[in-house]
Amino acid sequence: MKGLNHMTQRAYIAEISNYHGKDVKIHGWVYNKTGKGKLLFIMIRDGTGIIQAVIFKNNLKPEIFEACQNLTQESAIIVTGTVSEDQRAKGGYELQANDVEIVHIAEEYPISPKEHGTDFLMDNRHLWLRSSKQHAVLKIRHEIIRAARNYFDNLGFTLIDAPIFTPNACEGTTSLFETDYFDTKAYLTQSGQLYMEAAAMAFGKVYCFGPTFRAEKSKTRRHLTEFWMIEPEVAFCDLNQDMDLAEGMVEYIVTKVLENRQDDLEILERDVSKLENIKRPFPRITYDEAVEFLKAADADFVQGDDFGATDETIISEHFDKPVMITHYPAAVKAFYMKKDPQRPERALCVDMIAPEGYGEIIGGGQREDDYDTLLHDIKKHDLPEHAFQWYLDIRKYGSVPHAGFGLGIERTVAWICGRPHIRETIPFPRTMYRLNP
RNA sequence: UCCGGUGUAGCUCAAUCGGCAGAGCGGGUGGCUGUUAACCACUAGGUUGUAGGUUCGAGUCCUACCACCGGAGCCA
Repeated sequence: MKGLNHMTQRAYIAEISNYHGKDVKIHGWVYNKTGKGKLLFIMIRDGTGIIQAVIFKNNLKPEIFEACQNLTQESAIIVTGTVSEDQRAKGGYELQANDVEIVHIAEEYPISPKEHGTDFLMDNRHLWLRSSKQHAVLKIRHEIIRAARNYFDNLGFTLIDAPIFTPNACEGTTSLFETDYFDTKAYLTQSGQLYMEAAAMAFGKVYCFGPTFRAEKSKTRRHLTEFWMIEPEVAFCDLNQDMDLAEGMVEYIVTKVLENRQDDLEILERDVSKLENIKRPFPRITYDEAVEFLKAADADFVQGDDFGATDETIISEHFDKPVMITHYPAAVKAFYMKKDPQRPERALCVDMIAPEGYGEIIGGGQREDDYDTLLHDIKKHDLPEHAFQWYLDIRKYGSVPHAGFGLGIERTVAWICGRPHIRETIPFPRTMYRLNP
């Protein structure tokens, strides 16, 4: 018996249907346990799925059965048994156990199968990751990141990593995290964009993917102090081509999630029909057209301002796809935005607003490529000219029209997963009031 | 930073007009061969966020502080 078990092949739960009728070993943790005297049901999760092991007293050594009765939630075990099909089991398959090796008996687990508050769960984030919904969200996050990178890789983009430590504010508008850097100060980056502009002139099509930091004291469901962005930048590219790239990427990401993470969307009870709708072309409207929606809705909005969260929701409710809004007043946008030659008070920029009230997921546009204009804008924004000398250099040596955008990963995950709060879309969220765990 | 809200058992919550500190889950013990957040019986578990104050008496009322939640601004 022992000898046979030793030969038994290790299997992962996700591929259990390939082992119908065969003996396998499952390495995992006790998700839940129930039973009826001489019969125990142990739900085992192994990171790829959950399966029920049927522990019948007569099929195991007495001391092993007794040990199984004392298993606690999240204890680590290796179960050997025969894979069988059974309608009564969740997932359709179960494991008829003939041996159980106990790797570790877990102490009383803080997260019970009942309801918990968010603060408690976030204090136990290192354990909460094991719960099925959190697991599903992070599997989808992985799929989104993989899809975004594949999209650019397939189009011949080069991944260029931007620095995390920066000497100055990239945009000069929002506050930055300051840190000691030997005998000077450094700041944690809030965007890799400026570096991507330099890289685009070297490689043509580039993107970066990394963490960004904002020291804003924002306390909303859409904000984190540390979040991840994917930022493409393309030389010889105008605003319209930039929007083509953006909608192509979002369509590709949604398609891949629907293709590969069907089970996880189901665990999250996501309305998949809303995602199946996300096909090119996406609607493209101007700032002025968006303002008309707000006027019609009698929104509390000041002409010339940027849109607030409720404004974005009102606008997005007119569409069942992400909507791209262009030509904002240049005054509310960053200094590097190129002005519309037809209307110099407007910027050649684009924001993409996700459907269902999930807000802005993309911000981007065409960059100012004229040296004198850019220098003027830097001075106008009271930015230190010397710190931007290298950035200005890009406009001195073969300057070309170029454009790019930044996609916020966590907001995209929140939208695709249908999660109400962004903090569940990153493994270990950093907010104004949370630095632990 | 501003506005609003919440803090009671390990967790989720109740406690009427200011009058004995409660339940479910989780834990422990026992029972059960088809459970799906099992069920049944028994059992342990409390500085009511902190510090003051009012009162014969405070979980409940007052003041300050702390923690967290939601929203605004800003943004992805």
